[in-house]
Amino acid sequence: MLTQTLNTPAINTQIGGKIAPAHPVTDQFGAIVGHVGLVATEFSYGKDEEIYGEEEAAEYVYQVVTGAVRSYKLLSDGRRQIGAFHLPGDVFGLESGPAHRLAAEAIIDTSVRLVKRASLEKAAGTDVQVARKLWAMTAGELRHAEDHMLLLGRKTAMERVATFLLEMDRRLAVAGMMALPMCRRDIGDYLGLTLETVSRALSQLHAQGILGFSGARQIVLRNRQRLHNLDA
Amino acid sequence: MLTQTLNTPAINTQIGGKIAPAHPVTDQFGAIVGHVGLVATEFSYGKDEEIYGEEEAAEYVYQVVTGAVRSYKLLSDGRRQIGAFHLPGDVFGLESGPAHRLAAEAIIDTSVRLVKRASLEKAAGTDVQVARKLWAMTAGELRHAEDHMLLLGRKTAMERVATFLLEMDRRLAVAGMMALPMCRRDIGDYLGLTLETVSRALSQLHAQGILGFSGARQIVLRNRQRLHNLDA
DNA sequence: CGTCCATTTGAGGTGGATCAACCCTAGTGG
DNA sequence: CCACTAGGGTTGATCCACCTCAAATGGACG
Repeated sequence: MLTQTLNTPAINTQIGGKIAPAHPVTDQFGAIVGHVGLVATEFSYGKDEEIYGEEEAAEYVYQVVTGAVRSYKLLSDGRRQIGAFHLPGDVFGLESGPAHRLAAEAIIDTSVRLVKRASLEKAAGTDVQVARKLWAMTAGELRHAEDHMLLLGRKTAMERVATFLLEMDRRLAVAGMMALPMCRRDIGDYLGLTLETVSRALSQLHAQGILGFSGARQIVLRNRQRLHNLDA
Repeated sequence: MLTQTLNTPAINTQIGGKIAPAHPVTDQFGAIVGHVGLVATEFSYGKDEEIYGEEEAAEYVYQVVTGAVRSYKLLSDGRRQIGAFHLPGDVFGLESGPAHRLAAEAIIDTSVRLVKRASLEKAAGTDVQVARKLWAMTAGELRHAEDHMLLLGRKTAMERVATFLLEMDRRLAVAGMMALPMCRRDIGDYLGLTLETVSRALSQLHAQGILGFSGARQIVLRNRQRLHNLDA
């Protein structure tokens, strides 16, 4: 026990192979891996700034701290499909393979926490719980993608907008109100619609009293049940 | 060495915690986990028979031996979105959570190999390589889903059919010809189109000499380059 | 207060859906 | 061996939900 200060590495090794957190910031990255010793870095992106490109090597995994991010694919002529919006707390950019398969951009000024992909891989190789968590996160993305395929392939415009509103309400409503970070075009590219169709659907829901506006992006749902009925 | 026959379990334990395969069939399930000691069972389903339902507990993981399977979601009024077709060699029904999120049906008479989900989980808890493989399989499904979202949200009918043909050509062409196991309605429900639109697109490609038929489901691609050009 | 971009709204066009025959072809039974 | 049948596939005619193009309105910010 007298030599304890010299043995810190050995002591850490005894804790089931895990390394105790060295910095408080590490704990804040709990959404990724629990409390393994990983160094998280903070970084900021301005509105519309690219975070990484499609097919770019996946060097980091990100977590939104504040702001919002869109992940998307482009066709050669510019048509865009947004696969997901990432909001505060969400992890994005996690890949099992070597490269990102969608590009990512900040929708508004955004700050993220990030860890090196390699350090996560290393932790996963040591700690089965970490490996399990990474799998579960990818499976969560897959679940969302499967739900979204149903929306894109089979739902009507009004059903898509209703689904979108309920999703955003669940994910970012505060005190019954949601402040959408994205524009109508982003919503359209997420739902496989044009921005005009999105606008018309929202206007119609407003006229029916199902939602209220205070500014185009501040929406309050006044009747979630009727919105659920409009969703298929 | 004299006691070896009595020590088989101990010897196995020494091999990095892995258990040596007990049956040849185990090796054939290599697509799932490599060569870990898992007992695989064979099973058969008739045409249009359900393999599991949406939201059903995920007790098994499957691999197609012969035949073909469709995974799909339904809306309450019967609209269907097929998320994926599973062909010989493909693994399906793998979940990170407790339940299946899409239903699965045999498209034609189909035989599968299956292992208990619990035994895979157990193996993943012991062997990091197994855990890595499970993650990679889910990530592969996610990649397909992301590509398919782009198709469903942003591609034209002709582009969708071209993408479909190139995918099937890659996955099941033998000697330059492919024998589609699924009907036009299945293709439509996969591509977010009606069966009539699929049929018209195929007829148009036939008229342009890009593909040839020998029976509605026997297709030979005569010009993959032009098909690629039709895909966005 | 003016500029700029996002949003809304309107008018008209169209790609794919819908509705409806018709046509194959594989299987069945006489 | 061949007529009959049923299910899948093709094709045609029409419709309509959503897109496109255009203009007006609104809101945020310098």
